[in-house]
Formats: sequence, C-alpha cells, structure tokens
Amino acid sequence: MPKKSTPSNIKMSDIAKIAGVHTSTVSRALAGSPLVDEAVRKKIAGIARSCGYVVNSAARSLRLRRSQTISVAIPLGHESQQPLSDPFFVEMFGYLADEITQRGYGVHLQKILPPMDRWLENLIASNQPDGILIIGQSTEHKAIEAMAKKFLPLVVWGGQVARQSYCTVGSDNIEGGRLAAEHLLACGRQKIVFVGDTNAPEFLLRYKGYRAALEHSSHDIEKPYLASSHLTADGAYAAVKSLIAGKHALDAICAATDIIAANAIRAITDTGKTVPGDIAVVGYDDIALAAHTNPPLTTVRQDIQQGARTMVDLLFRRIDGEKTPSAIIPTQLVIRASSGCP
Amino acid sequence: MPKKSTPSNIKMSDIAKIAGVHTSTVSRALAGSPLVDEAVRKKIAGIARSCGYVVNSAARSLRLRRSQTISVAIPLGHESQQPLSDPFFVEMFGYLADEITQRGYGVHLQKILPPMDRWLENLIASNQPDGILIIGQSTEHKAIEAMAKKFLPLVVWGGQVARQSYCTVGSDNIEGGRLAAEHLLACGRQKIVFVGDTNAPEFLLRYKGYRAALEHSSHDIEKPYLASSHLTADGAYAAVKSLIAGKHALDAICAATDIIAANAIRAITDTGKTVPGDIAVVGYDDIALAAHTNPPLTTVRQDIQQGARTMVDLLFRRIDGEKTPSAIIPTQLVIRASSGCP
DNA sequence: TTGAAAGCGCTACCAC
DNA sequence: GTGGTAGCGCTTTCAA
Repeated sequence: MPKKSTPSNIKMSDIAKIAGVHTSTVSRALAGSPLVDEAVRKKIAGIARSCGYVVNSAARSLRLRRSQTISVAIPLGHESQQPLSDPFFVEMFGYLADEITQRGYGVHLQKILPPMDRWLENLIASNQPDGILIIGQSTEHKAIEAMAKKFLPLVVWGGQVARQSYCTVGSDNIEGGRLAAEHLLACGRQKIVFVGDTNAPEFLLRYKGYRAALEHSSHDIEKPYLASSHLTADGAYAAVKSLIAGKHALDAICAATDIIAANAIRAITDTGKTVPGDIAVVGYDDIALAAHTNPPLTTVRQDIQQGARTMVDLLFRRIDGEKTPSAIIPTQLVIRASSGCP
Repeated sequence: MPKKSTPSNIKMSDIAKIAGVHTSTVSRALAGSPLVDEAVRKKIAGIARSCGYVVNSAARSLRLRRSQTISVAIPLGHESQQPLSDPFFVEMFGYLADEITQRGYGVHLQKILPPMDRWLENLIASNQPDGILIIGQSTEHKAIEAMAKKFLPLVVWGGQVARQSYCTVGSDNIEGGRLAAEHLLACGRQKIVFVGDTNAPEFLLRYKGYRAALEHSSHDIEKPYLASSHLTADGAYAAVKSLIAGKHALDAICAATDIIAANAIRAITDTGKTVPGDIAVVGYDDIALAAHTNPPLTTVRQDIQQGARTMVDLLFRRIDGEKTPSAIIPTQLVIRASSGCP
C-alpha cells in the first residue's frame, strides 16, 4: 500500500494553535457550545473556514460512539444472484438516500450475502451506525427479530410476519396479492399462475392473497399454481419460458414483482404469444419501468417514495428513543394494458 | 439524545483477556499476521467468533488513516432539484456499489448541493474515504481539477474537458451527439432541436456533436437550436411543452438524456401530436427505461455497467498508486421506434 | 469562560 | 513470537 495522499491534514490542535487557545475551546466553539465567548467563537470559526478545516469523523465517531451515519442493508438470502442494481432496490435506495442526507446523516450501503452468520451484529459492531434500514427481510426474519430486541433504531421494509416485534414498513401484501388476482378473475381469466419466490415473507404474503382470491371465487377456476422464479431478469425470463413450455395451461400470470412481470411479458412475446391476448400479466410494485413496458403493466402500486419517507421518519423517531409501531402504506391497483381489461 | 443502545460492546482487549494474551497479539492474529503462532491464532479467532467480536471500524480508521470506504459523490450544481432517485444516478450507483462491495469496501453516498464551497476538501477531510467516485462534473470542473492534483484516488464519470488532468470515464459525448443528430438527418428530419442543459460538460459536448452534424449536412437544414431543459421529469416535460407551443417549428428532438427524451415523448403525445409521426425523438444513455417507453426510444447507448466497472477498476489502481489515464467507453446508436426510421 | 488530562479502540513500533 | 506502549483526533469531565 503506497502512502496515503491526504490533502487536508489540518486538525483541531492546529486551529487551536493559530487561534491561541486550547483544543477543547476549539471543539466547543465549533460545536456551538454556549460556554465559549462569542468573539472567540467567531474568531475560531473564521480560522477554521479559511483553513478548510472539518472535523475528522472517524475520531469523532470513536469518541462519541455515534457516527452520524445510517446503514442501509440489503440481505439477499433468498437470492444471492440478485444485483444491487435491481431497479426496485435502487429506486428505494435513492429515495432513502434523499431523505437521510437531507437530515444531515451519511448513508452507508451494505449488501448482505450468504453465509450471513451474525451479519447484523457485525454490521452494528463494525460500522456503529446510528440506525439501520433493512430492505426486505429475505430469509432473515429470525436474525432481525433477535437483533431488534437489543438495538432499537432498526426499521425494515418488508412483510408483516406473525409475532414479529420489529418495526416494518410495507404495503399490505395479502391485500395486494388479492387485488391482483381478483382483477384477473374479473377480467375473465381462469388459469392464473403465481410467479415468484415465496421464501421471502413479502412474496409469500402476496401468494397467500392470490390463493385467497382464487379460493373464494365462485367461478370454475383452476387451482392456485405457484411457479417459482428467481428475481433476476434472466431468472424470471427463463422461469416463464419453461412455464409456457410446460404442461400446465395458463391464461394469466400474477407476478410477485414488476421485474418478474416485465420479463414475463418479454418471455411470452418471444414465444410468439401475445399479452394480454393469450396471457394477461399483472405485476407488483409499480416501479418507474411499469408504465413504460409494452404493453404497459397493470400492477399493484406501492408508493416507494412514501414508503422510504415513512421508514426514515420512523427510524429517526426510534433514534430519539421512541418505540414506533409498524406502518402500512396504501396499496392500489393500477390498471394498464397488460391485463387486457379496463 | 437518549443513551445509545449498543448490543456489542466487546472490544479487542476483552478478547485478549479471555485468550490470556495481549491486545497486540489479538490484533495481529485477527489481521492474519504471519508473526503469530498458528495455534494461538486459531484460538483467538475461535474466541472472537463465539463472542461475535468484530473490529470497530471507527477506531481502525482513526489509527490507520484509512477507512476501507469509497465515497460516491453526486454534485448537483447545475440542477439542485434533481433527486438522487434519478434513474440514471441510481442505475449507475447500483452498479458501482456492486463492484465496490465485491472488493470488500464500504460505499458511502454523498449528494452535493450548492453552495458547494470546498465540498471536495470537506468530503475528504471528514470522511477520509480511500477513494472518491464523482458522478458527473456538473459545474464543478475547477474544484475537481484542483483536488485531483492533491488527491490521487479520484475518478469522475463525465465528459472530457480541455486541459483536464483528472481521470474520467465516459462515452465520447461529441461522437454520441453526432450519431444521434446524423440519424435524425438520415431519417429525413430537417428541424431538429437539441433539448438539454449545456452547463454540464457532458451535455455541452453532446450539443457540440449535434451542431457539428447539422453544420456538416449538405441538405437544407434549419440552424441548430438549443432548448434549455431541467433534468427533472417535470422540468423536461414543461420545457418540451413550451417548445411545442412556441414559434420555433420542429420535426425532431435530440435529447441530452433518456429522461428528457421520455418526458418529451409524454409531452408531445399529451399535446395531441404523435411520435415519431409529427416529431421524432432520440435520447442518450439507454437506461433500462428506454427499451420500454411507448414508442420505444431510439437512443445513444452508454454501457453503464461497463462504465461502472471501469471506474471502479481505475479507482483501485489509483489507490494502489498507479496514475491511470482516462477511459472512453464505446458509444452505440440503438435504433428503436421513436425516431421513425429503420 | 478556559485549560488540562483522560480515554474512545485500535495498530505498529520497539523491546525482549 | 509476544508484550508493552504510544498515539491516531476528538470530546468531556474536572479544576481553576
């Protein structure tokens, strides 16, 4: 390792020397302590500015045991191939970052891959973030549950799980799954397949909603049918292709996410069939892409921006010691052309 | 501020006590130093694991003056309203994060808003990142130029500027702008308007390429015409609407980015005109959305993933002391329906 | 109101 | 190979 090129090696003691005071006074002055004389404060602030001095955050964090940083963790237990560049994560992360930086905190991103032994403990011990946001429980419900008891400032984007005691934000996934399936039923579809990975609570809940809709239907409907699919673009594409090639007849796909749905459309089209003519498709999330697929995607909207805002709001209230409850953000069916029905 | 709930207060000296050795030995053992006896090393590693011990990165950074962290900065001098959630940033950031985490480094995201006095110095002094990636020069060419002389591990996504000495990665923007304009000319369009904000070097270069194409054309073409546009969705939409309402006739739009192009399409359609019938549209970037607009967007493709990979590769070579040159990633016209011409 | 001194947790130098 | 020790840059208690 070559020696570090550090442009700014100015430290607090340098400022102190120039100002002719002790370091502790500089520290207080820069922190805006009322103890320090106003004239002295101004003088110190001036010197600091003209020297381009900024406190070293590592030293500050070490001393304060507080880092002014929020860690955003993305556990990919169910799906280690899924890249951070997945549009849903990336869209969600962007909104979270907007909200966090606006409050003067830094944002640290961490991708958690299996094996994930004690990842949460390690994340906290190592980075000492002031709060943690987890996007998707993945298969980590237990780990999160255990940690949430000891570490308060923790908010999770995901599905509500029975007897869960940590704070989640998410849409009502059962309701959303039901909305999607009921819409397809109302459009006259009878062989509706759910495509997704039910190892993650969110998707399992959506699947449950879908099942409920089918089972409560008075029409003569094919039994619920689950086609497992990876969440990557290629994985979803392949899953749908083999589904179509398989012997299970279908006239509609209820996808666990928009990414799966968008790739389902591609797979169906590439097979020579039409959407929604032969097979109708409904997604979930309403990411930016959904409005622009061809045909545009009917989907269950979760307002990601509002979700992000809610998560950050709850997180900061927890940092302040409040024991916030979970929040559910509204869910809404957005009807576009892919379901072939007004 | 309520007292911090810290689940893991175990430190190195605790491990040392349990193992019956000195802290320095633990430090060496955990760092995999060849000095420490193999049996001792294993014992210490075992204890550390079973205690869930992880080194405190603030302390480590302070001591080492090295943070195992890369800062990704997004200066928005030209466009303070542009959110971090802009699809281009977010897509680029996702790929960068993938590459960086894969190398065992942390990722820190920073949004830089005006007034940006000394922001680069401050970023370095405060966060002590081991390297910096800047997405887009925005209006900050001078600040970056000055810093690049003192701080080596710095790579910028953006346009190549005359006499620039820092390391950039980006497509050949002049060439790209020319490709777009030439394509429209080849399709028989004669009143082509460039829509974008030329305050950022990248977009200025694209505009130059566009001008060059028009000026070299032998046909009877309208003079180059620049319609300024914000990069936000709403800003671009409004800009194009007022362009159409204005007195300058046009039959094609050469957009500085896909976001502008996508919103141009929306604006044109909402005005009752058709794309590409009345007005052809060409974008720039080929973000994920481009393939899915209606009609699908003809655009100048920059391979963002390859760009990200290149940036991170160059950055780590710079961290190792190498003085890497700038890199240009290939540019390619992707013809879809929005330009109305095969 | 300011100064002195301790110490946050870690690594690296110097002895042995 | 291992132990002792100094010190990274900062904040905060305690004295003055």
